[in-house]
Parts: sequence; structure tokens; C-alpha cells
Amino acid sequence: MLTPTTLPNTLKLATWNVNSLNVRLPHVLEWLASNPVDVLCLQETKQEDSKFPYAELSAAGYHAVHDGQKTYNGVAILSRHEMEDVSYGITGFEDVQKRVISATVQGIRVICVYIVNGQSIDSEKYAYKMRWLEALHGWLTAELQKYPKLVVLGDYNIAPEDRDCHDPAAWVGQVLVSAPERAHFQQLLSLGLYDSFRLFDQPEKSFSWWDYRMMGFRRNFGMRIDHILVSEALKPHCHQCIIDKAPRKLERPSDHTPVILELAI
DNA sequence: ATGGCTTATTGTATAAGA
Repeated sequence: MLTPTTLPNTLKLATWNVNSLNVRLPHVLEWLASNPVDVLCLQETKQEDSKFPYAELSAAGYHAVHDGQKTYNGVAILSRHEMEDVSYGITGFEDVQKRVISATVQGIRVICVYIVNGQSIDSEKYAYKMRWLEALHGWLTAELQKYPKLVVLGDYNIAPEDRDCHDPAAWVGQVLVSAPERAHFQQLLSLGLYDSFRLFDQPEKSFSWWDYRMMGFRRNFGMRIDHILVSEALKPHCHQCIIDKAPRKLERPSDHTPVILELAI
């Protein structure tokens, strides 16, 4: 039996909303040491680029590109391999919030996204989320033409189905699960993207985020809102996709935990 | 239970996250 680690050529890509890289850098370095993925996409770095820990990441063997801002948002791609054609944001969509960064790694277009949370259905932030998702859809349509081998990793702030929510009845109509958000997610899939986690059998009640409050993690009151979408060309290469809950058990964890995709190439 | 944690801020209470 082949095990994943014995496959001749694999590329591992992961995504992790770290909720402040300033606070979480030790966790990230620790995690990379035991999970030496090829690519790690980060969201919510919450720091300006001048504070980004390029040196520490370089010492750990990673190139890094970052688009950050103080206090909020901020996205980065770490890679063991050279990155090319780095781009920032969604082309043609003016946005002061730093939520998208892209780069090509080993011939694969890697897009790291931190999709808007939306706060509540009746808020202006939710309207912004809808506009943002519309723009993302339009942009990805063009990106897929340009880069057939494409992967979109990040915090989507959308639980695509009821099984991605610990208590669907309690969450009906709420942000993260509302019908318009889920319709947007389906529209992304309609572009020819696949939710790589669902290409495989998975444990029931698999989540990637748990509320800090109410002992959410201990009770597994979570949501699956961090996703890795792959293009048609990459779909046959998907070997496994898992959620690694280990970092969520650490002292002072991020409220999100990493999702990892392994490609056989 | 409109709370409950955690992070960051020209902070000592507020905003935001999800």
C-alpha cells in the first residue's frame, strides 16, 4: 500500500486563518516544522508589511509574499518554491481591505482569499460581502481562462451546506449560512471549481472554525468555512484533503485551524 | 442569554470577528 508520503511527486497546499500573525507566528513556525507543506496561505495577518516576519519564515525555508494592513485583514502566501507573477486584490475591484493575494507556484496559480464576514444579514457589511463575492466570481472567470491549473484557498466565511454547520436549525438565515451566500458559493463551483474536501470521504461534523466562546471547540460547535477549491485540470490530481485540528488545541490558538490539500503531480 | 472569547487600538472602553 502506498501511503501519501511515499508518493513520488506531491504538492501540499494549505490554508489557515491565523487571527493575527503577530500573535500566532510561533504556532505557524511550529506547524510548518511538523507539516512542511509546499504552500501555506494565511489570512488575517493583521499587520502592516513592515512587521511581516520575512526573516523567520525564510529561516524556516519559506519564501513569502504578503499584502497586509494594521488591525484588520491581511493575506500572505508562503512557499518552499519560487513564486512568480504575484498579484494583489481582485482586478478591477477597488477595495481598501487587503483580502486577496495570488502567485504562481510550480505552474499552479495559487489564489489566497479572505472573504468578507458580513457580520449580519441586515448590515452594510453583508451588502459589501455580496458585492465582493460578485466581483470575485467575475474575476475568477477570467483567471480560470488564463490559468487552467488554479486553486483558490482561504477563509470563505461561508458554510456551503447544512452538514458544514454544527447546528443548522439554530443558524437558519444567519450570516455564513444564508441562502444568498451559499448561492454565491455554488456560483463559484459553477465556474468549474471543486470543493476538494468533498472529493473524499470525510468524518461527519468536520469543521475548520470554532467560536472561542461557550467552549465551542471542546463541544465541536463549529463550522466548515475554510476551503480549498480546485479547477477541473487539478481535480484528477487531488490525492487527499484534510482538516488538521491539532493547532486548535494549543494554548492561545487561532479560532481557525489549517486545511491541507495534497496533489499528486 | 444580543451574552459567551480573543485581538488590536495614539486603548483603560470599543470594534470586529464568525
